[in-house]
Amino acid sequence: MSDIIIENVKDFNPDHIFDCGQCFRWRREADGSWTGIAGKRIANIGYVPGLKEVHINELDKKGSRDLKESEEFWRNYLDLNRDYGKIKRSLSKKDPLMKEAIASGEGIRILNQDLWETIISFIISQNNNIPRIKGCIERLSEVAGENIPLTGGKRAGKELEDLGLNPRTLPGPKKLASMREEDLKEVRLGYRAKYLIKAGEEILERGLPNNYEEVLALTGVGPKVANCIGLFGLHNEASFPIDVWVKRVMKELYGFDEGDVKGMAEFAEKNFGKLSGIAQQYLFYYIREK
DNA sequence: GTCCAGGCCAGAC
DNA sequence: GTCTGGCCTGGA
Repeated sequence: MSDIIIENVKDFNPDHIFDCGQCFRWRREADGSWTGIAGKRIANIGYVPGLKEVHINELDKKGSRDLKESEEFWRNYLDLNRDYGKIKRSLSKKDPLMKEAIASGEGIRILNQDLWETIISFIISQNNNIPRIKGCIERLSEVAGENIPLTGGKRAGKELEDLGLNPRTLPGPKKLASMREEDLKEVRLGYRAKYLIKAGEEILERGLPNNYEEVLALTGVGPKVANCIGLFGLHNEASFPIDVWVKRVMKELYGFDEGDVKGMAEFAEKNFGKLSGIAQQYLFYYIREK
């Protein structure tokens, strides 16, 4: 039985949401639900298509729970207040190819993730593959993060054990800035370790970035990562991250040369405009699924 | 062994 | 401004 049930939710599919490349701390359960960590919160989230219900179980809230507060958080995190039907209609209207891409990932939603966590996650993602990114992030939480207190005592603890989930936060900027590359050795970040430490230092000094230029100014952040942070951390839906998969899909669907990043960016701006980032998610999911 | 994975930096032109 | 080589790591 779930703690929270949100009714009448359309355009929602956990497989699409948690497997479209925007997050790295969620894992799929045998029953099709997903369990993951966001900040200091741990939850299991499932969807019942027939009833159009989102089921949410926040593990660390058991015993002393404030369900209303919890629901508010997850409703925002899952971007349930946005009308994706409208977005999809708008994107597919003048583009039959996009319509096909949307059909493959019709239940995608852009999560409202914490900016700092998005920054370190996508610095780690560069020149890297998803399983290893996930491993690095989990090891980073073990080495530099903190335990997430579980108010539910045994019950929550037992459930976590069953899930094989390690309830740890990611380190904040202050913590990272205080570390040396050597301290992060076990995390096996490779050359990205110094970027993370530097990002911590730069953000302590200048505060969190507010726009693309400020994100790009961080050490170890180039155009691709900056666009990911813009889209997933700053919620700027005009961002259009171009990675190897997007290059592939842009070649296959629209005939671009894989090296023509500039052309792709211009195309996205012209055709998808303020919805470029959401279009990118459908394209990414479509090509990955093929 | 080689190649590649959701790139970026530094240095050369 | 644009292009190239090198880079940590792990799995195919």
